[in-house]
Amino acid sequence: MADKDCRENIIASAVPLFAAKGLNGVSVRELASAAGVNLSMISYYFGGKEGLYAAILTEQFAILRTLDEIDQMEIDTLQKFELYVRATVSRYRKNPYLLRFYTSELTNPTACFETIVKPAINKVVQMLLDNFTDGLSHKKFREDLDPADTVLALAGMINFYFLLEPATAELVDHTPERDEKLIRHIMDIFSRGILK
Amino acid sequence: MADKDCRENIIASAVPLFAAKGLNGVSVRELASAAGVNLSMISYYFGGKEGLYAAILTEQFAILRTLDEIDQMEIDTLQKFELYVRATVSRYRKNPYLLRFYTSELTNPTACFETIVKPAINKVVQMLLDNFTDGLSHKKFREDLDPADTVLALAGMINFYFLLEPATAELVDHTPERDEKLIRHIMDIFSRGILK
DNA sequence: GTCTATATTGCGATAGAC
DNA sequence: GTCTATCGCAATATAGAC
Repeated sequence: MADKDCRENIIASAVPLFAAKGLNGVSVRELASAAGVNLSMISYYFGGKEGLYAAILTEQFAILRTLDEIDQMEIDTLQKFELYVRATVSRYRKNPYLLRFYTSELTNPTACFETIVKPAINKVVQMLLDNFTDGLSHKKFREDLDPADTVLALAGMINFYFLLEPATAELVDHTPERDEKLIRHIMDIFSRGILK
Repeated sequence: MADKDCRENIIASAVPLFAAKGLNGVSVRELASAAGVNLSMISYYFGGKEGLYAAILTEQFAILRTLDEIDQMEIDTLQKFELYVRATVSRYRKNPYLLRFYTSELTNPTACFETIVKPAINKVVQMLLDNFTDGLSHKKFREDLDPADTVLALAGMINFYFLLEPATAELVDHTPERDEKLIRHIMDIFSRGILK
């Protein structure tokens, strides 16, 4: 197998395994077997299991940079919140494993939490806070709102919907076809809740 | 050490370990050492590490029965939603490990997910759905609201706040002193969002 | 009930041949 | 780069003494 093929191949087959079982739940042998390569290849390319895990997390959280584009747009603050929600849904649909890494690290942090995950989360929350402050200075939102509580409420509505999916599949329709309705529903509750 | 003391002692010292590192992240030796007992005691009392984990999960999720009391109260549906939020905050404050087990099982499920965690979550969601339907039949809420999206939005706002705590401690004040303000804030957004 | 000692398995990592 | 073979260690679990 060629250099890059092998490396990418290992990552591609490791992602669902780490996402489903966490760093400690997967063995090097299992990872190698899933990729169809010799187990020594994981040390060769990534310096070990933890190196592979770190490489995957870096890759997963790089997608968060999409949010920079939203941040720099010259649009209404409420529209920016909606774009955040849309981007979040879009990311989770394109990458079904991202949320797992997110919550796995939040709940059972590894060494990657401080270096990769926490900075990524802080960046998103900070962006949302800045946007809220901006809207408040333009007198768009009610003055008695707490900025942190408000943006975490919005983030919670959309993220929790996906987090609960494994438990509520029979009770709630989680198909992508309903995403548009879900987004409008959340933005509807949110805007009625915060607008003057 | 007496029977019950030892058993309870093992559980008490295992809870924070399992909560922080997950089932696979903790060894029997570590558990025994933390409890100050011989490692063979874990097999003796619980039949092994997984048995101890299952016993802990059962205990943790038993607290959810508090919600039955709320369900049977003869009060306004919106008040019931508020009591759910208050009970959730109260549970997380009384038991700082519950949410970890919750999300750890949602993200990296063990054998306990289907038997213990999923039924517990479904029960809560079903209770919220019933309450919403009840309010809708009394024409209290807007008719165009989707029941599932609505109750998951409420649950998401309060649960996500606690889930993000390890990442946003420097950015957001998560002290219990602010809980009352947080609850009123969430209920404020929620009720403006769903009331007619 | 609690200990020591140990059986057994699986782990992550690497040396060295090719 | 990729393989086999293996080292050294830690894992869970239990047998058997007390």
